[in-house]
Amino acid sequence: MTIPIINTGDSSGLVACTHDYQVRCGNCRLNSLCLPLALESEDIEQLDSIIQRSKPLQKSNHLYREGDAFQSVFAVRSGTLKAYKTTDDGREQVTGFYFPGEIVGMDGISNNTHASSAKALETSALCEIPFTSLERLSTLMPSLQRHFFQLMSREITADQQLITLLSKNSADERVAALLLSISTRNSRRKLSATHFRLPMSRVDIGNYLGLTVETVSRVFSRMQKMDVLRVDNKEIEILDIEGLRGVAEIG
Amino acid sequence: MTIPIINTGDSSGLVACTHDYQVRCGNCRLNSLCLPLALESEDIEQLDSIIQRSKPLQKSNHLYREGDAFQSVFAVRSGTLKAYKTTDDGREQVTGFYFPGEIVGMDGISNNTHASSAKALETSALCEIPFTSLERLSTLMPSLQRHFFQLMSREITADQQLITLLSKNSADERVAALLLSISTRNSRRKLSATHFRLPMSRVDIGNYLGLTVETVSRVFSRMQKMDVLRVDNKEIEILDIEGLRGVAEIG
DNA sequence: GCACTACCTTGATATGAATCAAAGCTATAA
DNA sequence: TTATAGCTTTGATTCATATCAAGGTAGTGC
Repeated sequence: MTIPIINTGDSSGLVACTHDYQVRCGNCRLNSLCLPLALESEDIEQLDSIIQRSKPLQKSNHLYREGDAFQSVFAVRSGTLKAYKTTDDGREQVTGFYFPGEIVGMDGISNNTHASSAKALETSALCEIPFTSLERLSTLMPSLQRHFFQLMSREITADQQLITLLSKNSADERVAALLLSISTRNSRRKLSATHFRLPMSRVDIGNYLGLTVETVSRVFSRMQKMDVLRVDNKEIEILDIEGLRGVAEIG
Repeated sequence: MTIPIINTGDSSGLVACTHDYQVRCGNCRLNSLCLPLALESEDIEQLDSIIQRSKPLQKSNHLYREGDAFQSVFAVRSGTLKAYKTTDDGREQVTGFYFPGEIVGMDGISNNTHASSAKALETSALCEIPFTSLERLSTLMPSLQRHFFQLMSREITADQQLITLLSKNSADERVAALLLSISTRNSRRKLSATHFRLPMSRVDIGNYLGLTVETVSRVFSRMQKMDVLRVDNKEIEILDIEGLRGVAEIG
């Protein structure tokens, strides 16, 4: 199976394109973040064989919707997704952003139904991992089982971080924490920790952090005035990362 | 191994005590909520054999603390626990309450370190499930593996519910949602859905819901004035469950 | 039984973020 | 290029909840 040439915010230009052309877990540069971590190379090949790589998901298209039958979890190879739930009165709640190397869709396991929707914020390439195959393989490969348990547990701790943030922190602290989280995730992927483009809108940020757009915008302005950030629309430069940590009050 | 006679809010009197005296998964009345669900009876016995039942945990004692090495997850057999994290500036964030039949400690899997602390809100009996044994057994019993994946996924969706609640809902809505959640969990355990004793303090409720004690107290007073609740300290009677659902705005 | 402590309630005031309002900016399509 | 629709910023005002303050209540141990 071949993958059409794509060009996303994450994979810049031709090198990445040829790279994406015939991705396998064994040569994927994200494999230290994603599932294959800690697998032997023959095991990686087995995992590789169950993974389906389909054509890229275009911006603002859905990967799945709340209520859809759960079949697979997905590893993000490039691009960004947001996960969100729709409340009974029709409002949206963004529950997470997913960057390359991260796994989306694990909340569908409990009921065999996706508990949230997932939508591409930019053109994104994904590895689909059919869950029944993953389960089968996990019984054969204890280290895969363990790794998947760990990924789910990490999702739980990430959600608990967010709960604390929403429950205890001011608008400035919340925005600072999100920027630091993106910064950390970028450096794990060997990208700049201080200079990046936000893939999501201010509305999405506010929604995720329990704030209105106006408040998010004001926080950005304030931080810019404090010379902690340089903000040019979605382009962010962290000028003073220690200052930002100070604002976030997170060790 | 024998279990001392205990008397908790959940197990009322002698019947429960003799019942608890020699608990096995096969005869535990919570086994439809907990791990053994969907296991064959010989499989249940195997699971039973790895579970350790120690003496009850007294009120306000810790089951584990944030940072402790992760060894086991725990099923609550009676009593109630709260899980909480301590923020860098020393404040507490309650991340969940755990009732009989529920599993606590899954957030420790990702780092082999407990990401939160767990403390008994009243004397509680627990089943300790050593995680390496659970992993080993899971590779042999696909339905156990699946069930544990589902339990973890359920923890994720529960956290996402809370995120939405904190991010979008008013004080009244949050408190109403918590009461309805406790009510639902009670009826799963064949207890009254409308009349129960809250095991946690107002401080804990407020902390969990991102509110101050004073606000929680005011919400209770307000709901009492609206004849939705009868509140007598920790004793709660839901007088109008539809009204409460109306307040919660949850379908 | 009494004292102590922790917990809970209620009132008055302050404040951070929401809401309302309007204008500027960006990107996409014709 | 202009039109258009969505996104972002900034300002003025409002409001829900926090904070401050004080008194009441329940449970525990001596």
